[in-house]
Amino acid sequence: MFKPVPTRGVDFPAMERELLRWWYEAGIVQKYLKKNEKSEKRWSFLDGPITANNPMGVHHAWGRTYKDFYQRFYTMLGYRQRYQNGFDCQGLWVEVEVEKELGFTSKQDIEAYGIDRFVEKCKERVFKYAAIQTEQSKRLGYFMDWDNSYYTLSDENNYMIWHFLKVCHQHGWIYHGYDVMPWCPRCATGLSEMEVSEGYQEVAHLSLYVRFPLEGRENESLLVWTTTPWTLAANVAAAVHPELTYVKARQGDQVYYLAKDAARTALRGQYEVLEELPGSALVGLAYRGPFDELPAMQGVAHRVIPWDEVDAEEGTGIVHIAPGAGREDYQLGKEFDLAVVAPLDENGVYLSGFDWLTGMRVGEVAEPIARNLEGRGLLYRSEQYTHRYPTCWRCGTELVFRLVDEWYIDVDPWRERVMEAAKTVRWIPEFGLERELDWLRNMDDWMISKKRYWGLALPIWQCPDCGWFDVIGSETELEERAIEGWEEFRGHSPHRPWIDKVKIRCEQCGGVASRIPDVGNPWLDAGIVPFSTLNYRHDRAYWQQWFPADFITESFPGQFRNWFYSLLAQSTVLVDQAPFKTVLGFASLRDEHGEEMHKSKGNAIWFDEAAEQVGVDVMRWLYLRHNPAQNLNFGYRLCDETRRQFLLPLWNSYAFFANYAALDGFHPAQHDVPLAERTLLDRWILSRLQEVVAVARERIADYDSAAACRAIQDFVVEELSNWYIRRNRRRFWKTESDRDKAAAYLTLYEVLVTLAKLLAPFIPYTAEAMYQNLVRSVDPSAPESVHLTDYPEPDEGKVDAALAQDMAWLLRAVELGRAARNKANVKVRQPLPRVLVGSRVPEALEAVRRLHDQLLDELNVKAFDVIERPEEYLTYRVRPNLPVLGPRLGPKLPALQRALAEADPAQVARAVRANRPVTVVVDGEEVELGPDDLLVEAIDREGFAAFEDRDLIVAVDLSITPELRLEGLARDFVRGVQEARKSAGFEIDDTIAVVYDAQGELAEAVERFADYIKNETLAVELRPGRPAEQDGHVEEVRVGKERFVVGLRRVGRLAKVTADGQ
RNA sequence: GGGCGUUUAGCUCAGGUGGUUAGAGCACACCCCUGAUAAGGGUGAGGUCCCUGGUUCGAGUCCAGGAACGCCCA
Repeated sequence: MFKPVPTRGVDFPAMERELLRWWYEAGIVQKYLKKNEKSEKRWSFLDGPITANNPMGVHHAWGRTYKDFYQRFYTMLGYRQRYQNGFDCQGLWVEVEVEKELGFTSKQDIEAYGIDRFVEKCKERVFKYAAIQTEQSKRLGYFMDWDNSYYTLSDENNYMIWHFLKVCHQHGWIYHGYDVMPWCPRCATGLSEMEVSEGYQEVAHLSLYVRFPLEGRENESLLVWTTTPWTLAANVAAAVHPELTYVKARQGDQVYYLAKDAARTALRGQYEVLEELPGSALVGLAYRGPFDELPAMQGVAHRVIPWDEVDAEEGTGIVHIAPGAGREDYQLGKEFDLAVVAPLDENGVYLSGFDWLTGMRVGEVAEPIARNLEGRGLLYRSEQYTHRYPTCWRCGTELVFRLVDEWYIDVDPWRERVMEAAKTVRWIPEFGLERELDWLRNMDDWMISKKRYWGLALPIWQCPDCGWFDVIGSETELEERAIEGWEEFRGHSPHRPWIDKVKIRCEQCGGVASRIPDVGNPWLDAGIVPFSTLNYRHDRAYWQQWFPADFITESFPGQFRNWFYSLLAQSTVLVDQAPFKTVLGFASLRDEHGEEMHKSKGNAIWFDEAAEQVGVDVMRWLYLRHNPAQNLNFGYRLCDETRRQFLLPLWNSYAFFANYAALDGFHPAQHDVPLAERTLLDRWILSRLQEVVAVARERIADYDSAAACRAIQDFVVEELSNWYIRRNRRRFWKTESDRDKAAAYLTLYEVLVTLAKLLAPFIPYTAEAMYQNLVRSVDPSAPESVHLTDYPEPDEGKVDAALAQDMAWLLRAVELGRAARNKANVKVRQPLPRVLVGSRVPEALEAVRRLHDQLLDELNVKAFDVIERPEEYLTYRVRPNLPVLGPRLGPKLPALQRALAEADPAQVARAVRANRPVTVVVDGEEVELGPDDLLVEAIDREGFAAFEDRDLIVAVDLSITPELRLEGLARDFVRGVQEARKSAGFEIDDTIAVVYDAQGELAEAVERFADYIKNETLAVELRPGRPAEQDGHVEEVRVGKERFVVGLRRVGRLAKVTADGQ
């Protein structure tokens, strides 16, 4: 039988933990995974791998809730699925954490430790956090085939990428190139733009104003400003803006060229402007570089070049250009065919060829360079300069720009095709397509290499002698072509350092080719999973069953150029098709003030903490109800609000049923009341239930969980809890007992059981708790878990659209009636003699008339009346019905509006009510208006409190007779006794004896309505008197301005009464 | 500089296909209800629907231009 359900102080997280344990102990998850294994229907979800490097934060839970939700929905619809979770394992982020663990500060530390041991540590870390994330995901209620998760470090994933790269190479798209990129001299690696943008800091640098003496012009120099003195040793050119105005300024015996607007701030002391000239006049001039004596600079010519990006706001308007030490410099170098001097090695140490600088670290040369220049008369002046400068997001080291060689995939040959593939995908929100196309249109060649240790071993073997290279496409190909090292490699995963032992023959010069030491871009790892996890290489039939995926979902920001890109790119190259049909993108999770969450800022919320504090069902509902295109400002206050707004009303509705049913011993199988014999409210709530089920199914199938949530929440809170249950409370009371009570139980039972199933994908724990108590406790033959049931389907036979419409009218009438009472400041406990309802909509009036019992009861009014002749005590406003008249009259409408404003509203109103046409003169022309062309509203009445909306007017008669007044007081008295019952801690079925001490009208009311009071309060005795100790719980109760004292004593319990009335 | 998005109440957000008085939650004030609900309901106050122009009888909604903010790319 049903168990009573507590409504106060429920520990939802504890309940969740208990159900979680049961799900796994009882094998529910296994049964869920196998539920549809024989099904013909298939739904293919592809999981974007989560980085297995840290415990989950609440932002991870957002995406994983979507993933679980849609999979659960399709499971309940009977679709076969793979339920495979994925972990992203390879890449620098893991290396960084392991370096921290080991206290390393440089690549040398790693090499000294041993790449093999280091890589093993990386693997360990990944498996450790994969296990932690698995447990956390389970706690989220995420049902997956956890023993079958994929790991991007797997041999299959890596070899599948080899295959992909081989295909690229066969097309001739893989090449080796150079670029200048941001570089961390500590980590000895390049950084992506993304990484750079995360690490800007305020830094003070020694900035230098340097003389670049012009060739052939004695004592004339360009004046150049730089904040990076170390790059001066690689200077090749100086850039000016061709259209900017420059000046030739004399100070003492020296003449300087610099931008006119910069002269005042750049020059110190008096100066004389000899000449103004455009930048273009300087272009082409040759000058002597600041370090021409260095061996590395031999043969390098320096000249002035034009560049539109130069400005005079900072510095001198002349920019020093070092193509080997700056990104834009490098581009300019290509454009103007400048020499490239690359001064630094990968640790930021000057290479040989730089004389006294050689061997010095980049971070320590600013002062020496300034002194050196000063000694040679080339330094104009120096100053400390504070600016935002990129630093390494991992270690904080200031970045430098460094010329590096990297490996690339040429994207132009397939750029168009991947754009076509993107267009076949359904993007949610729709603008996702535009964002992706924009990226694809503009993307540069794909840089796939990284000079690190832990990651995909790029399968590129290169000959050190002649530069020949080839790409190996599989482990078998490597074995066939290996000329040495295979035995050492055999048995290891294809990672550094083991893979590096294997050598192949150079097909060009016959030498020995080695693998390039670089590892791969991690997005190769994630983008290949539609192939690797679906066994593309070994079981093409299986792959075809599940490819392309029906659905993927990830956070939008970033993924356009990361996962979405790599998925589309690799799949286009391999099979010329998008690997997914629909992508649901969602925005970013912020803290409750809208700030980004950061560990370092202290505003990040870890998943475990949130799960234990608020419970995961609250979070899931919050996520699923949110518009995914909007950032989500997450916080505990929002969680509390969500619980109050939905989960508590749902829980309380469920508890209401369970507690009364338990008390009554109600058993659903022992009763059967045909729908036709149930009350209007019963039929109404069941009808609405079908509509909600239909809407939910439709919205979820369209990947719109938010709309489904809104529909369900409105139904539960407004219609079920605040209307159906509240209106029907008394039908469940123990003192009632008949077929009507059974009908009420059966109806509410059906609604709650359906809701449990409907909500199972959203809030799996609460749904399970409801289901176990509501279904399993009375029907052991039912599926063991709500998650093994089928999703509810709407029953058309229970839909009564007309009744739903009628009830909607009634609800509006109730609201207006409440508003009317409120306006007159008459509380609902005070009965009123009459409510009047009027409407221009005949169906509305008819609906309210039909359901007026509810109106009377709800508003505590004795009689119902229709406003038949409202013109007798109401005034009117008449307005044109614009949607009707607009198309008919067009431009004449404003004139008509003016004409109507001048007409007598009462007269027009009478005509409309009598269904007579009204004639109005518009611009000298007669226009005949029918009743449908006009809207008539009552706007005022005397002696009544009234409220109206567009279609309905509700007025309450405020004449309170002495009899009604006493009845109101009696109800006040009841209310007071009920409060006292509560504070006395009595059970709802305890009978009591009441002693009360009241005066005046109140005393009169109690006498007059004694039977009513006894019935309401389960009092077997009600006598006046001063309550004493032996009268039990004594309490003073306030009723409006009056007070009375009451004593309550428990005398027994209501006899058990069955729902059939025996 | 280019692409995309956002802009509606103090805050967070809803507002197919143009239509009468633009809504909800939170917060605030007042009131009410409670034999399910440490809950809930109602009312009030709070709006140049970012701006300008256009189309239209009528624009939060459609079109054009602009502004601010965010993301991405240069």
